[in-house]
Amino acid sequence: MGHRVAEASPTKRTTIYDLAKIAGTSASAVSAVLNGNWKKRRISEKLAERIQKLAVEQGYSVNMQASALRRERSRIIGMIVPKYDNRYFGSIAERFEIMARDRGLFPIITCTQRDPELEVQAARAMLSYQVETIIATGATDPDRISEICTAAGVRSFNLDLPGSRAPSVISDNFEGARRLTEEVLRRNMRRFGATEPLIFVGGRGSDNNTTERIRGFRAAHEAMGIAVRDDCILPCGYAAEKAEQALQRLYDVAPDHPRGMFVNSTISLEGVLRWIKTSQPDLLQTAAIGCFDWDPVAQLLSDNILMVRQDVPTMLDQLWSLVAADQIAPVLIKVPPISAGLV
Amino acid sequence: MGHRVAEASPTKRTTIYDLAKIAGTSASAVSAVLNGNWKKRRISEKLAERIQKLAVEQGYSVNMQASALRRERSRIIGMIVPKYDNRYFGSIAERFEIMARDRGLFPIITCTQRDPELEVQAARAMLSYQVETIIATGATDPDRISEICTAAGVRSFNLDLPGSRAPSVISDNFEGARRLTEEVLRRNMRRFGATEPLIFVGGRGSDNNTTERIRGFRAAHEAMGIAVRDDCILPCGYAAEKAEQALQRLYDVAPDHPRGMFVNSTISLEGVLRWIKTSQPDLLQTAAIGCFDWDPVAQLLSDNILMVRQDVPTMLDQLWSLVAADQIAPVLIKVPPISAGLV
DNA sequence: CATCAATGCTTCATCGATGACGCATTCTTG
DNA sequence: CAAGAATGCGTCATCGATGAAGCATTGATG
Repeated sequence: MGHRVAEASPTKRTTIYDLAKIAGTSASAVSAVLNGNWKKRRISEKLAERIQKLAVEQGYSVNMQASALRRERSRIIGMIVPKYDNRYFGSIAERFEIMARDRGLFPIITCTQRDPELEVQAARAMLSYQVETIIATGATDPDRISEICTAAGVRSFNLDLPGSRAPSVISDNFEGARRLTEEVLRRNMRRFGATEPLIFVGGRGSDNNTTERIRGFRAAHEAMGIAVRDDCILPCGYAAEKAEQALQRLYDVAPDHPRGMFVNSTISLEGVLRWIKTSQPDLLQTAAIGCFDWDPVAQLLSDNILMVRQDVPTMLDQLWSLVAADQIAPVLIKVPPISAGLV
Repeated sequence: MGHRVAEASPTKRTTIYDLAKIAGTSASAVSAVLNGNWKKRRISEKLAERIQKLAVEQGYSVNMQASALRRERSRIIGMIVPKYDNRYFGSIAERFEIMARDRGLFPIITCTQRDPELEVQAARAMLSYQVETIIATGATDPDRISEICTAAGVRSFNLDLPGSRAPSVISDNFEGARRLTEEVLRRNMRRFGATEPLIFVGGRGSDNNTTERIRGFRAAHEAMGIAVRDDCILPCGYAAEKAEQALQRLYDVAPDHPRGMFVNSTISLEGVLRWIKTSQPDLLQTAAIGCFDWDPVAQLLSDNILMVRQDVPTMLDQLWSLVAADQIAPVLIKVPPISAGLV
């Protein structure tokens, strides 16, 4: 029994064996008391109180590693996000953590820099630490992550970008983009008398969100009888510099390009605004820009920037309901974004 | 030995016992091979290769909970951050994760909403999961966290906001604020001919960063012979709305308030800009604003917004050198911020 | 060829927590 | 008052990984 000599080292953590020795009971009783199972285990209220008091005095806290090992249940839920450089993923992370804690889970979030290799590594690391669930947010290769999880017997879910091997919650990108495009085109027409198409900037041609948004972008143009200019569709990646360079390149080869734009994220918007500032400083006085993403400061920059805000609270509610329902089969839930800036 | 029957459940994880059985060796040998200790343990190259191949085939991955329990070493490093709603903490989190992984550690970051109670809860949760180190970033009550860690025999460090019970790495707030204030005052003088003092908005009067910045703010005024208006020092908290309300209140009681400002974070700047937009739309044409924080979009809003960028790479380098040196005694390292927007 | 060393692996206790099982007591009930 | 039920708690195997100690073999040495 005496697994431990009294006061071995001052930094040694207190265990249930220490408490048991002090209380003159068994580790089993201490365990039962401290994990709340003592009524079922028919431990007397007197002993329970004594042990609880002792635990507080001694600053005891469970070793979750040991507990998880024994219970085969870690209570850890992992989330993978691409970046922390924008409000969207930031609010997803913050809210996810709160919701996880409310549910008695321990959230661990990791940021994988939009790098598919890192995503895989991060997922493997999480699995090693025995996560029970992984949420892949905006993953470059969601199906790869699902596969790895499935092989380890761990549930996975996709958020923001859909996959085919796990349930997914995403924004309604087509409809959101269609309405945003329509609104921008309409404003450019009304306010500036322009009937040009828009430029599409940012995102990756390979990801579902971007292709859906381009589809919505095209649909809105078509509905208004405006021909899309294919050379003005620039899914150049998410980095700000990429957007800046893409616009510069477009300008070099086609100085007659349209002025209005559809920008695919705030981080791309950053590059777009930089390009505007250096190359077309008066652009925002003559054309509106739509952004499929939301940033409060960008919102203040000009009335001619229209922003669509993805509905993070609803998306996470939906996600958690899938988690709670232990949904395994791949479903696709589309959440309409909030058209905050739209009239 | 036979801890497990073959193929109990398809979701059951492969263990070293499974591999040992298949390979016809002992779990001990498997363990040694897979954790790289096999040379020391005099395992033949042949067996090692066979086991490694098998591990890959079977999709084996260590159970870090079990490993950590046995080794008494989790390789987990925890970080607590207040919010994910700004570039500063976002870049700290991103970079911290990368650096932790480079060092073979498993980073877990959690966001505590500037709530001291949540900070404590989060620290306790991390300790339960056996973190080896906790970095308290921008903590409301850093010493409380240090105490809890010390009691558990775990190292702690402070970042961004200093504490008295653990080593701290922070920005040189006094000097940074002094120079920013000086620059804003000078610009207001040169460009707008104004010799008014500035308004100080945002932050908490109770935190070290804010008091140091106010000290630098005062020092710069004094050096230029400008009297600070005490009613214009508004450490109203970090939330955007708080800044907006504080300015509104100031305007109500003192409509003669100065126009130039020192804003204590980008999130406060958001509120300031909102107030400007609704109440003083031409303010930025007649006064400059300094912001002790950096945001690329705000930077584009006006040339009259001067921003100081905290030097996250250097701060984290310093932090990791303390971690590597196993520094326990409280020291205070001040890193000069980068005056990006300053001329 | 006996002795000792080197090689290659297995055995087993352990990390801390958990809970099925079982053993004493005390309490009911006929 | 005996038999069974209820109460209260301890024993022990277990979760998966680890490494000190030990046990066979094979190789080297005089």
